[in-house]
Amino acid sequence: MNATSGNAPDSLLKLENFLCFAIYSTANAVTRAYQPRLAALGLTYPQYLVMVVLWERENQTVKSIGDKLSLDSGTLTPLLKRLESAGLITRRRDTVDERQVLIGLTDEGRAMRKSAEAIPIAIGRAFGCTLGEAKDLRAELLTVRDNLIASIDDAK
Amino acid sequence: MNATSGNAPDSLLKLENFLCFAIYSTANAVTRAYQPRLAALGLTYPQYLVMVVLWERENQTVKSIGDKLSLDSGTLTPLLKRLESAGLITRRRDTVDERQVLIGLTDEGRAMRKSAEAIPIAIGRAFGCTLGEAKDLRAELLTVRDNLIASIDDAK
DNA sequence: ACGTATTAACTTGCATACAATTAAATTGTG
DNA sequence: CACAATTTAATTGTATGCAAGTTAATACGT
Repeated sequence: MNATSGNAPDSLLKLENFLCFAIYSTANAVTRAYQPRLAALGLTYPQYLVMVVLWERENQTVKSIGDKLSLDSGTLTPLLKRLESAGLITRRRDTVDERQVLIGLTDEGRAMRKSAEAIPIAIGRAFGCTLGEAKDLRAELLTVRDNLIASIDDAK
Repeated sequence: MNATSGNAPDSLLKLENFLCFAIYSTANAVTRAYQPRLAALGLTYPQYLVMVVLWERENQTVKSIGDKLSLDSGTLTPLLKRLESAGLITRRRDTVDERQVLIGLTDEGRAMRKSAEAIPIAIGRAFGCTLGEAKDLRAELLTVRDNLIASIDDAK
């Protein structure tokens, strides 16, 4: 915090100063924190996110799910095939636009929502912050995320 | 934000309310934002983090690097072997305690630091926030992360 | 000293992420 | 209408993350 430290070029190359590392290691911790609770449902964390998206609205295209989660078909296609094998979702070509694949829920997938409702509460406790703090932090992160994405797009 | 919405059980299962998803998708965006700059050095983002740790201090054990990055040897061992193949680091058994493997830098790995110094500046711009905002956000994230890790440990 | 517990790194298996490419369907344009 | 450009998924290849199990070395308790 002194005036000179900001001038040292190597002070920027320190792990403890990296916002990116705070984001990276927190994201890894999130996945590990979810794992024991999601294992009871037989889901991984990204699979859980896809289910959340589908519980909000059924019959979305792979593209639509990918836009919401910022994931491409290279990640989603195999993940969705696994959810289909698990009997939670359905995949069918859109008859109107055959480029698209519509993802729906099976009865089992729809029913899982009930068991999943306890998870956000438990995870919220694990975060150890108030709802207000969580909301602020979420908003700040989404701003940073969208700035990053814009900078990637600018470079193209 | 009204009084009744908090009572609706499904309001907790919405992606747009998830702090965890903000963390998750921002972390993915961080990796994508770093990728073009790190590609010039032939590094991935986790490899870059390992190099940063080694630029701070040479000859650390795999365990020491793992503690700093919150990664285990299952992730680090193959990553370190790739850095070794790339000619950036050295791996040798500690003669005093043969369980440990000491990771050092080659001349090439040490020299790469110079080229890497421009990266935090460019990424800092891409985040689109002030140094002060970044610092606050980092601190809040690390608190959340440590809370999450503590809750995982408690469950054991 | 001796047997047990612990520790460090490695290995295996599985599931992401993502860049790059491909294939098929649709859109846009002259 | 013809045909190039675009869009959507799927595929391929590489590199993580991490749980679980293995191996070798060291620390510990009696």
